[in-house]
Amino acid sequence: MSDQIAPVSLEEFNHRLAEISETMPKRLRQCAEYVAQNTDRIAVSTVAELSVGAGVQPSAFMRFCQLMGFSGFSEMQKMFRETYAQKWPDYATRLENLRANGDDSPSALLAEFVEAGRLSLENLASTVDLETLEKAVDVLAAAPMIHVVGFRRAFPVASYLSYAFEKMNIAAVLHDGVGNLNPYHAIRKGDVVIAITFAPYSQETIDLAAYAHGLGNKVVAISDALSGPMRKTDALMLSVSEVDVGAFRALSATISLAIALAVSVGAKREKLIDGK
Amino acid sequence: MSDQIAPVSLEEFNHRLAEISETMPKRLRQCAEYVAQNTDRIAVSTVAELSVGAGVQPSAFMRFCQLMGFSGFSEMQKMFRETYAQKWPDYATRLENLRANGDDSPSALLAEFVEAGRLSLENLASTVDLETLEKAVDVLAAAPMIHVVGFRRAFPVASYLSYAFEKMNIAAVLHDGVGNLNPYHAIRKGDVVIAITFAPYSQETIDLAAYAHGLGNKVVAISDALSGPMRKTDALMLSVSEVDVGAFRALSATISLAIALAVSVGAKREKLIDGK
DNA sequence: AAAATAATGGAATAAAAATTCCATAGCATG
DNA sequence: CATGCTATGGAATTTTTATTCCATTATTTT
Repeated sequence: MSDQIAPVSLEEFNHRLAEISETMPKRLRQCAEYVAQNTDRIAVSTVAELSVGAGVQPSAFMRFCQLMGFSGFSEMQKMFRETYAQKWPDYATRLENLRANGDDSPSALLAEFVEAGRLSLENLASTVDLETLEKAVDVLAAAPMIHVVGFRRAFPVASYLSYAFEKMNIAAVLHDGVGNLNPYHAIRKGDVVIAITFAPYSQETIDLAAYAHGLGNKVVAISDALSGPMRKTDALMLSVSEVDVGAFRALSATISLAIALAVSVGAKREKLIDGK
Repeated sequence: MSDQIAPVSLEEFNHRLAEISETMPKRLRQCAEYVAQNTDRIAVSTVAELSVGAGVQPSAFMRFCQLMGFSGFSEMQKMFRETYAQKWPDYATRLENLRANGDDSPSALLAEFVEAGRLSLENLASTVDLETLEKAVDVLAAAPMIHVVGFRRAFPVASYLSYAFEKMNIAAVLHDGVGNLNPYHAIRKGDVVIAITFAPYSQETIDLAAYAHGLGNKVVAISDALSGPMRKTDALMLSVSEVDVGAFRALSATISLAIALAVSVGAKREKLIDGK
C-alpha cells in the first residue's frame, strides 16, 4: 500500500496516474491504461466489471487502487461519485449554513439566487425534452388563438409569454383573472392553451386546461414535475426544475424555456407563411 | 409487482413515471417526486441513500422500482448506469448538441437563451452595486407601503416582486394599469416606489416615479442603464444588463435581482421586528 | 362501525460486491 | 542453477447492499 495521500479531485487523480504508471508492473499498468481510457465508467461499475475490462484479476485491480493512494476500490469510487454529484450541491444544507451564519445580507442572497439560476439553467439544458418542445412549437404555430394562463408565481411567466406573442403579432390572450370574468367563453374549438403551474397547483389553471381539453383542444403545460394534475389533460408537458432559495425561486429556467418556446413559435409561423 | 415491461430509456422512464405517479400512495409518490428531481443521482447511489433522500424506507423505494416495471432497484439502476455515459459530457457539449439541430430550431433557440441567461447572471454578480442595493433594502424595509410599477417587458418582474411581497406579508401594490385608473391617489407620503423599466422607457412608469419623487418619496429603480430618464427622480438605481437573443431577453438577471431585493427586504423587516 | 384491503416500517435474509490471503509462477541476482 | 524477491491468479472471507417478509397501521368499502 502506498503511503501517499489519496487524490481528492479528478486533476489530482490524473496527475498521480501519470506519475506512477511508468513504474508499474504489467498488470497494474493495464489497469492504469484502462482507467485512463474509461474514467467515466468508474463511478458506475464494480471491480469485477472493471477488471474484466482491463483484462486483469479483481485482486490486481485492487492493488492498483491502493497504489493510487486509496484504501481500496470503494474509496476510489467514492471520489468519482462525489465529483459527479458536485454539480448538484445539496442546497438545503447550504441554505442552512447560510441561515446559521445569520448571513441574509442582500449580497449573500443575491449570490444565492444567481447561483441557483445558473444551476437551474444548466439543468434545463440537459433535461429538457426536445421532442415535446418541438411538438409544442408545432401545435402553437398552428393555433388560431393562444390562451396563456398562469397564476401566482406562474403569472410572471404567463405575462412574459403574452408580451412576446404580442411583439411577434401572434394572436394570444392572457387570462389574468381580472374582473373575475368567465374565461371559458373565450376559448373556441382549435385554440391552444398554454398552462403554467407549479406545486401547489392552482385550481383555476387546472380547470381552464381541463375545460380546453374537454373541448378537444390541445394543451401545452409548463410545470415543475412530469407528474402533477396537468397529466389528465393530455397536455404536452414541459417540465422545468428550478433550484429554490428558501421559499423562493428565481424562475430563470422557466422564463428561458417560455421565451424560447415563444420565439420558436414565431420563427415557425414565418416559415409557414413563406412556404405558402 | 407490475406486469408492465421495464423502461429502457430515460424518455420511457419519465413517461411511465408521469403516467403512474398520480395513482401512487403517499410514500411511493415521494419516491417518484424525489427521483424526478434527482434523476442524475440514481446511477451512483444505493437504495439506502436514495430512500433517505426521498424520506422513505428502503422497502418503500423497492416497491417503487417494481411499480415502475423493474424487477427491483438493481435493474432500474442498471438502466441509469447504461445511459450514464451520455450524460457525462459537460455543459458546453450539451449546449452544442442543442445548437446542432439547426439555427432556428427550438433547441438551438433554447440553448441561446440558456447561455444568454448564464452570461447575464455572471455579469450581474460582478457588476451589481452592493451599496445601492443595501440602501434600497433599507428604504424598502422602512416603507409603510411599497408601490411596484413596470409595464410591457418589465411587467413580469413587477408582478413577481408583488407576489414575493405578498407571500412575505409586506404591504405592496402592483400598479398594473388595469381600468386606466389614476394610480396617483394611492401614493401617500412616505410610501416607496419600485419602478422597473427598460429602453424604450415607458412613460407611465417614469411619470409615476416622478410624481412620487415630487411628493418627497423615495424611489428605487431597476433599469438597464445607469443613465436613462429615471435619473431625474433621484432614484436608487439598480442597473442590470441582460444579454439579448435577437429582439428578446430572458430576464434571468433582472428577476434574480428583483427577488433577492424582495427577500432581503423581508429578512430586514423580521430583524427590525425582532429588535424591538 | 366492522370488515376487508392497501400501505407502511422495520427487521430478517439473500445476494452481490469488495477485500484479503495465500499458494504458485515469474524473474532477477549472485 | 539455486535463492530470494516480486507479481499474479484465484479462492475464501468480510462487508455492504439489495431484497423479501411479516406484523402493524392506515384507508376504503360495505
